[in-house]
Amino acid sequence: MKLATWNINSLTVRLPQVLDWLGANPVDVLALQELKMSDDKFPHAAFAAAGYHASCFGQKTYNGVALLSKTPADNVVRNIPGFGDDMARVISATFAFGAAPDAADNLPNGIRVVGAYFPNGQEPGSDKFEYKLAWLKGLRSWLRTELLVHPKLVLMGDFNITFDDADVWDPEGMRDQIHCTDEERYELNALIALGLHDAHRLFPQPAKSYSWWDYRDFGFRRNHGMRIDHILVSGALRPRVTACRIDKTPRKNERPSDHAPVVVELA
DNA sequence: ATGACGGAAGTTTTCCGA
Repeated sequence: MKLATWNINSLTVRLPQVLDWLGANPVDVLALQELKMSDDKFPHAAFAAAGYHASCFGQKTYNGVALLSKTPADNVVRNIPGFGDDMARVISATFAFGAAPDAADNLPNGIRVVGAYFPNGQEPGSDKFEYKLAWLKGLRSWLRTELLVHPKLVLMGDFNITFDDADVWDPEGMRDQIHCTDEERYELNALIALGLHDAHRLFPQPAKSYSWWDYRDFGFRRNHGMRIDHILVSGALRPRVTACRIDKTPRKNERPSDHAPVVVELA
């Protein structure tokens, strides 16, 4: 079973690249962020023709998330229950895998997938930064309960937060800057403390592995990037994780997204 | 200190992303 997340920075522009990528990487679930598209414009037919079900939570101009999947999505929930938000940032669903309930761990069959586009935050101290911190607390409060209801859970998406210096091409230059502040990293580690695990760090990874590179100043060519797109798996799933990789291939396309997909494999 | 690039809205510049 393969799950992936990709911030595509406009589905209008990137639809052909998403379809190409799915053709070459037929994952079971793909979480998309930054659709920048309202639901009435969502290309359901194109994904159906490619063999994918799609659940979308769009928004005009900014934000917007979706879950593409080979099997139908069950119990789709949009945004964070209990946290009022006028931005479309989260979509969750359960996906059944295999025919029978999972006898090995006596847990219900199926995996709960949460796809999320975390707020950017713009600049520490700004109103957008305060919104980011409030959103993170809202997410954590909700996930604590979700993990009890759905022990087999994956949280993946564009977190807009680095774990530490290893996730940043220029840690000194980015010290205390957005994506790298102590406040943001505290909240990220608080998610980990709920019983989630960073799939990327479960395995040896190439040095200077990043998931986002600035469009400006030849950021990708010079590997001036940050690892801000993450896949976190719950403790019940951790023993099943067999690989996690960042696919830099689509970043080499013409008119690429500034983010690369991250893929996790589960046995 | 500022802008670089790219997308969206929409018409000419401005906002935002990260």
